[in-house]
Amino acid sequence: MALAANTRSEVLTVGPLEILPDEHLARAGGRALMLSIRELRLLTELARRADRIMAREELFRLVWGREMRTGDRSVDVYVRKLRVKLEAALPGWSFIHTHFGFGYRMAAERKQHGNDRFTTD
Amino acid sequence: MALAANTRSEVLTVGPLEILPDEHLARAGGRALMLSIRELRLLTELARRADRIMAREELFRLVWGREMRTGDRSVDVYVRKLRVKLEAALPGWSFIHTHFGFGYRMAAERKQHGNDRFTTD
DNA sequence: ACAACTCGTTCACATCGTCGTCACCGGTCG
DNA sequence: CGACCGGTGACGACGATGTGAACGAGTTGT
Repeated sequence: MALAANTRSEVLTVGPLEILPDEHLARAGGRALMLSIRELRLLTELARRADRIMAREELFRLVWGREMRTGDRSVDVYVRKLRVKLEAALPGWSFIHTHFGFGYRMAAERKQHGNDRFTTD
Repeated sequence: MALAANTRSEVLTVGPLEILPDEHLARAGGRALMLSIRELRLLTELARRADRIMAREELFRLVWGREMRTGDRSVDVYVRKLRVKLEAALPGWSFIHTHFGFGYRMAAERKQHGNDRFTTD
């Protein structure tokens, strides 16, 4: 595998989640997630800016490669698709957090702990 | 263990499946699988890169030794032939996983885990 | 040489996955 | 409370993949 050692093999880690954009693959606990192209790219862009709030428009630009039309709900829909698959793969964790009026933020957080409503690991 | 291409007695193991390219042989539970040349080579190339997604074009290049014409379905057809024989040899396991839009990924996975449509392993 | 067989390739059709969109519902904030 | 904003399930169109079968070339057995 004589790949250039520089930009290849990017690996993004968000808690127990592992994303390998160059492999078109995301893993959780050694298991590969079955994600579509859009889903993986959205997950990748979110993970690249973990802990930061990303506006829908910015996400759309990064993933779809064009400007988002006002009223387009694609990002919301794909966020949901990702949430469903991530929940199936890693029950008890949540990764994509809504910031009302602003957008989404990626961060690995455990669920059902009364004291973590205002903190992130 | 990354094996050099010319290593003698290369043995590939993917779960309960054992592949001996130099012997032109694949085994499952001590029993030899009846595979044709193409089938064995395809299985071998897939197994050499287990857990990684391989594009059809790459597989075709490795197995057929020439460039794949657009629209050529040979890889698909042989993936099916392998799946049928692997299923017959090892019921309850699946090895060749489709990644829509990208290609195939080799990994030993047990079936009938009830409800995990979103992960493999 | 002939028949029977295996293999590789290609085709046509069936089935499935993905994407974008919509409508409706529930939650959030002023 | 009322106006938005986000969550959610469903749908149709399209393209990708699954699948069975036909075909011809090559091989083996007689």
